[in-house]
Amino acid sequence: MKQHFISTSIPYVNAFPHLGHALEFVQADVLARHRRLRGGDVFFLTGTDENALKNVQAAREAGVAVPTFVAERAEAFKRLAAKLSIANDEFIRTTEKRHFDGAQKLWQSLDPKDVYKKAYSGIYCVGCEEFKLERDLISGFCPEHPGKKLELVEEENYFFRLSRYADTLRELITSGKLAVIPESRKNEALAFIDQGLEDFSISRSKERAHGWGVPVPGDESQIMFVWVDALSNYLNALGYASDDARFTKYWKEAEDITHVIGKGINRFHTLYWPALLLSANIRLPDTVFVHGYITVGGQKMSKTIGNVIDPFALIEKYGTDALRYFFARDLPTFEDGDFTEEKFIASYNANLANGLGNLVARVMKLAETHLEAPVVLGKELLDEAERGEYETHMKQFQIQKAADVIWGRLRELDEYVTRERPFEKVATDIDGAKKDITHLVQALAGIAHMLTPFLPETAEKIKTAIKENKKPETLFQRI
RNA sequence: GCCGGCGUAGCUCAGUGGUAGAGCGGAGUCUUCAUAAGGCUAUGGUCAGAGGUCCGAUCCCUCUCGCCGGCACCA
Repeated sequence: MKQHFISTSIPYVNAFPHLGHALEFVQADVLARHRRLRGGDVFFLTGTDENALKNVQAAREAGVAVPTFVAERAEAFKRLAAKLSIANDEFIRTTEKRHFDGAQKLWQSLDPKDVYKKAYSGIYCVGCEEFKLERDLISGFCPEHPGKKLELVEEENYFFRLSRYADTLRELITSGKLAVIPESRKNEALAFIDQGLEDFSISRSKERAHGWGVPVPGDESQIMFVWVDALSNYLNALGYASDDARFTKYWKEAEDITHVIGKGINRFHTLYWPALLLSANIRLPDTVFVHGYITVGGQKMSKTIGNVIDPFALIEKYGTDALRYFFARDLPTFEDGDFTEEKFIASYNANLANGLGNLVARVMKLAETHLEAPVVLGKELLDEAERGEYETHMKQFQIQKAADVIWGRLRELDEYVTRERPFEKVATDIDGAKKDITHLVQALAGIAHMLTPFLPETAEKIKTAIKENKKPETLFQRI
């Protein structure tokens, strides 16, 4: 069996999950479920990034101990995954021991030539607790903390010789050995390289990190830069630290490794991460799938604007598959997409209630009434349903286009019913009518099969209805 | 500022060097198996603007206007 590794990125837990996190979960889940459907042995990973300094700051603001704070948020992300029917195999938290061990092992595996200590000096904002760049300042002050005096801080950090990997990375990305999808993100990554790759800091002082994070092996005064430890989560969940058999199976020997990420962290996954792996002589991922962000009524989702959409509320109101449908079909797979509840409802009614739900009802009612026994389905039939355009799109990560194929089939079946009129034929030509209905049920089974990665619960309901030769309960109630 | 992209029917978007396409919404119509669902038809666009290349441009080139994205720690 062919092994695949698929991951989501691991979100910061400084806030509760929003609609964007849900989108990424679902996209990765669609890919994972599709590969399983095709017989692949998939390890699907998600988790949380808990070592970021932002988490420490957020916890302090909330007046809660940091471990308690991050645990609470991690739970929320786990709950979201469950609510969205995400079929992940593991959920890794970067505060777990296996992660610390793995992050440190990765550090120690880096080519010693690539790690060096250097004094770094910069303008430090005590309010933000981060270094600022000259160009980010507004008349000499931090935009977030206008009154606060900025300090010139100098300290020694470890650096990673990223510059050394520029040519190798360019070659990997250009050739597609490291596929960055879509093309525009690939070009962006190449542009980063062309602009010149500078070595980057991979640690910070323990004080500055408030002692929160993964200690640098052999140097107690330093904490690993959060991105270095965070990226290693992909390895650590598989037991990289303990050289687990799973690590060999799903990473080293995997046929395919895919990271699903948001556009904001393209650079880390297409440049920093491969470079670190190259340095540590570890097998590279094959594909980085980069999605866009969700806007709300054309505006960026933000706490300040107060338009952050809570995925839990939507699921509660409309159901898991309704939201999964929206992500897969109504949002462009790689570009930014817009959410409004009006559009969501319009699409729900048109495509789930009237489109899918109604077709299942009309076909299964005909079957229930006129067929004595459930329609027998061969495996070939289901495989057949998956070939062609649908499969082509799925292989190219074109989630929306693959979903379009399914809804095109639904339309064809509605046309078929209208054209052949089996409901009328039953009176004059019962055999012909039965043939039509059988055909419809078989086609429906094919649709259910294709639907499995997208709307797993609904697909299951349709399969059950076919197996029992019974019209199911209303799948999607009109709103 | 630099780099890149986009501007096509009311909305979301495909598309091609040879007199424009889909889905949704709206209109009309047929139908009743179905979740007042479904089918069909018509309507709907000087393909942002100007100039150029060409027998011919929405598609290639130049410029203008407008919008958006990336530019080192944001899903």
